Amino acid sequence: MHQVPTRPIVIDAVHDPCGRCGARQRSVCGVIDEADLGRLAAAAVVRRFEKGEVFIHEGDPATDFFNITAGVVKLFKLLPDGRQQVTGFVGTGHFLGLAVHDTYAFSAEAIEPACVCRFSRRDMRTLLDDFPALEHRLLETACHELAAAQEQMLLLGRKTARERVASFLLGWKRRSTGCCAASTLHLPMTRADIADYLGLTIETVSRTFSAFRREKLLELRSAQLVELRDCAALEMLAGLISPHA
Amino acid sequence: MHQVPTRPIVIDAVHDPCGRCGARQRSVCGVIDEADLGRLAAAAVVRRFEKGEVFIHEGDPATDFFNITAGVVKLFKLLPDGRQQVTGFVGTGHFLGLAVHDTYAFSAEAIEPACVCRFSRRDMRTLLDDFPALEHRLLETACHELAAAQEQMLLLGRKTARERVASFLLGWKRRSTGCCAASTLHLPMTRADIADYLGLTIETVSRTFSAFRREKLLELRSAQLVELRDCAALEMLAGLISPHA
DNA sequence: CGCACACTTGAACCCCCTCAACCCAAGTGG
DNA sequence: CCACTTGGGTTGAGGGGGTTCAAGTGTGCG
Repeated sequence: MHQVPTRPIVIDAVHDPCGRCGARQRSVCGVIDEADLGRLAAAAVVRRFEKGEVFIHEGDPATDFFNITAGVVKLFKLLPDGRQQVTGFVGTGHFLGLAVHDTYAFSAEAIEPACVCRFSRRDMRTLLDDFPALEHRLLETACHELAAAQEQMLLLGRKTARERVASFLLGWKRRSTGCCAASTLHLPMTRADIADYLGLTIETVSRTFSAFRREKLLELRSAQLVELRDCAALEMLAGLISPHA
Repeated sequence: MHQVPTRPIVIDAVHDPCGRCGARQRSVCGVIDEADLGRLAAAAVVRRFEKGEVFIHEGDPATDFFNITAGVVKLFKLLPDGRQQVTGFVGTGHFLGLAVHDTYAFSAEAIEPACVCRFSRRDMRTLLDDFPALEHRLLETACHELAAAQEQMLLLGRKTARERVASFLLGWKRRSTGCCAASTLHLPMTRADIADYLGLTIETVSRTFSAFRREKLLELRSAQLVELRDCAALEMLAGLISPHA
């Protein structure tokens, strides 16, 4: 497969898939010059995954790197008895497989139809050697993820259920800019996914949503469509601003 | 200051502090050739911090990078109301300040007398440009930390108090190899630090230690000195091995 | 229509937190 | 030398936030 199956394959796209990639500017690929895009395209294999497909399995040999070009992907870890912790929801432009060990440190599942570019470890190594800017950009990316992970630790270790849900909503709002009107959010993940992300249960997430609705902090257009009505109050709850009073 | 104050300054150390640095091989500095160590040494400023000193403040402008050469440092984040989440205990060889934003994403406090090498952002930038291997090593380091952060998210989001304490003990055992006899651990941090690391309270940590003692999983030589007696059982608890039975 | 699945809501329980007392070792100063 | 203080750690009793268990409510899709 050289192109996303949902689009008609045109000659230019076959010869210059990366140049026409909408995700390029949002991803690490953006640091590669137009002139060198051929190198990138030669190493990339485009794949499409349906909702529910797990395409990275924690513990498997880490043979490939992935770059998400469309859709939203859930990253998670499991305990032997099945308890799940979602470590992140990532979308277009996100680079996966940074775990440098020989095995993947987490699993990845498409929570809606998703497209990814796959690079083999070997090709990636070559690309990194030839384009130092790529490595620089990857380091930058890794640092941002590290900061986000630390923020999530603070959430999981020290915030209450209400604070966690408020933080999640604001975090998701910030990430999914422009996809919807002003403060209306589309949540592609299930309540179970949200619960596993926030270290809560489905019921607690649902109850907290309902409580926020009663308190006029938000409105639930549908289970997946949330309109934030009082972002200031949510930010206060999330611990982003101090109550200074 | 060009040298650790506790040691007599010798000529060689002044001219070649990095070459004599015991932490070099354990840190990112290890990738710099002997011949280039002068470059490294010229950029480094050695500083010593006493127990309790906070030398990185979350939110402050991120002007410097640090490399720990001795001692143990606690990394943490705070909520406006004072709740604290410890994101890690790091020791000799650890590189700090990877947060690429213009402000630090966390605070750092020495929990025992510690020595660090400080590099300015500008010097670091120059070093990275001149030594690609350094950037490569930093990326590697960042990936390891990312994997550790994800593991900690699993702990904070989904493990019970007993599982958290067991995970902590085994994790600390793995990190502090060779410092003590077989399975005797020195815990330089207080119960409060451990609690803030595990998302628990002091009392719960203390009670869990006592419970493990009653169950012959460990012995408490003193509050800071723990001897693990049944690592297999602890590993089972920590979720490292499946009960397969 | 009717099944399946996700979500919501209610009631009871429990693990961990809160509050409080106590222990103990290490100063500190008269 | 001892009285007093201080800080960290332990232990107990009671309470609460979130879980568990269970039932009910949509809602999309064959």
